[in-house]
Amino acid sequence: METLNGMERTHHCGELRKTDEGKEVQLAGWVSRRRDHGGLIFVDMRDRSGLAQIVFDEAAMGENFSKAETLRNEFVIGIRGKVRARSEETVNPKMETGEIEVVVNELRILNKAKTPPFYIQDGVDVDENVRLRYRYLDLRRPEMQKNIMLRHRVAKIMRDYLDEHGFLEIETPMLCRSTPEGARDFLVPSRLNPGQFYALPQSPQIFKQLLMVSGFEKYFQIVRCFRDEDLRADRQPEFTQLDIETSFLNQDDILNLMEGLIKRIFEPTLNVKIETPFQRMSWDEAMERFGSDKPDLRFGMELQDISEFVKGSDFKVFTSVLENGGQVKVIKVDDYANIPRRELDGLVEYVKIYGAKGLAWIQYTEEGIKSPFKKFYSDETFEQIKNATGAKTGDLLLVVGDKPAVVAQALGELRLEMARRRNLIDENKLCFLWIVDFPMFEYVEEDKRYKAMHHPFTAPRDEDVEFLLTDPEKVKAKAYDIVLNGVEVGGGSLRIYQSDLQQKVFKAIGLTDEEARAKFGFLIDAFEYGTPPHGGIAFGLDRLIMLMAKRKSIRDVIPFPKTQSAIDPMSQAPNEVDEKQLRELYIKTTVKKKTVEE
RNA sequence: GGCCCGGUAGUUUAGUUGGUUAGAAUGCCGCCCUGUCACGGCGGAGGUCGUCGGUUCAAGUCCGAUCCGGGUCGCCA
Repeated sequence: METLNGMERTHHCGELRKTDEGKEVQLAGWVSRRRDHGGLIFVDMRDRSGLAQIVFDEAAMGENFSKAETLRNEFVIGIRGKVRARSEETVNPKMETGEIEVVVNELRILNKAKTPPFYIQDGVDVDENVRLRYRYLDLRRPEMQKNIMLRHRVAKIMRDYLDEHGFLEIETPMLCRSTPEGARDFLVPSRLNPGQFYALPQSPQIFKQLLMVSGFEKYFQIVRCFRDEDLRADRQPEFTQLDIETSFLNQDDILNLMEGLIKRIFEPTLNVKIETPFQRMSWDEAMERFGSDKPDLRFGMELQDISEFVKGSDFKVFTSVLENGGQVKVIKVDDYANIPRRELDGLVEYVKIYGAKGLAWIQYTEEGIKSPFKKFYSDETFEQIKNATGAKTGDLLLVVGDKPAVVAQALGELRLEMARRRNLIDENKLCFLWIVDFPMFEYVEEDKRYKAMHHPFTAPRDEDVEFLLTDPEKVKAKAYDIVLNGVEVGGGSLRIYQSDLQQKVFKAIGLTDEEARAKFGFLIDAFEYGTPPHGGIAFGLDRLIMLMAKRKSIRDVIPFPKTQSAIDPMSQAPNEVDEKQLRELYIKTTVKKKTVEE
């Protein structure tokens, strides 16, 4: 095997251009593809910058040529050669370096490679298990390299921007106290404290607030967070947040600052123009119009209320819903009145996933109105609905009647599904949106009590404080989420910094002073020593990069992710540990669990 | 925990109402080839059809269980 001794890389493959013609260059990288023509061999050579074609010519190389014949895909090579402009017929417009090639006069084979289990190229459709088992090869694919490099660039911009605005990057502990609120914790047994456990942080929430008490004023951290819940395309057990906290700023200050950050991130990396300020919409309005607290504004198809037209009829489904505080709402699907019956039946099943008991419809066709509840209403009523919803002949209305929360979820999801089916989503649009004025509490039927929707340190709006204990449902929080194309990419709030207000909120969610002190005692103590008004936000870095890279899963922007069953097929984590380790941790029982398939 | 889709050469896959030797593409190996860029030509190797059990004269195909992957509901303050 050979070394690079005396051969220093002068260029990267992907950066060579016609202006480099005539230059003597030295490259290092991998064999991406070879095309052997006998006395002439073309190799696409790859490094992290991209590809360049290198040429081995037997006539020019003589006996050294035979070495080039042994090259195979993914061999690691170093070459010395001369950049040559390609003749007009041989230019490859599909390659960025397609106007040139490098004629090799010295080849060093630095390492051989086994045949990879899948192609090292973009757009491969390989089983997730295989990709992750050979993640180091999957990451060698140009599109994955691009994603990881984008991730680096975004993190760099975040640090630069926040540094310029006076923020300090401060680390917080990974071994924390477990708090039962929120998601399930990952636990770490403490060897030195038998029977006791640390929790990995779900977020640095409490520590960043303590840093405000300490007077650092502006904190940020690009930090790993852990939640032991089921996985999804956009959820991993460990994920990365840009975590931010500030003192003495109001909500608008924070939102403006973050809009500046987004602009700074997106414009140079995606070469787009981001208009600020972003639209701000109350939670109530979002639920009303889109049935979602993270609406995708790339298309319309808003929810519309037709309760007033269908009330008081003999149609029991709607009347009983309306009498019990429910509502009847529709979405309008343009030019789809001729939807196949089979598809309608499918949509009925679709909304059932989201808790709706059923789905009705009105088809305004050329031949007249078709609807399962046609006989219960007059033609005038259908005409009124048509006018009110702005429907025209040829349009389809999909109707759900139920409790407001069910209507919102069912129609909100149906809206997204119909937009996908009707191809209404412009993938190139970037629709940012702030959702503000979240409800402070939500009622949990199971526990018969109110629960903080965000977290219990979120401040209520000043004008709602008086209702905290009398009418909690009325109270809105100083909380905000940032939504991009229907995905929640960040969220935060202003915090409570006065003990009397904090006590009221604890009381509202049914926590006694003793319970609150037991759970958050150190924070409550700290707040008594001069706490500034403060607030912050956290961005899901993985989701943000996923959207920027136009991927469907955050796995594609995380170097070493887990599968849906939270397994790493490459390192075979998690694994069983030996008895001695367990004894040291005072863990006695071992459960034989399924192991990763070979 | 529930529901849906999938698992067949290294990879991506076809495989009909159960029926002879499981077919293709690509990759791989060998030989040939001086302008290819998804190079081409000729030849070759490569499969416990995820696993276990059942039905049957006969199972890739039907049934049950189970494992794995993906999506999703619940869950994720």
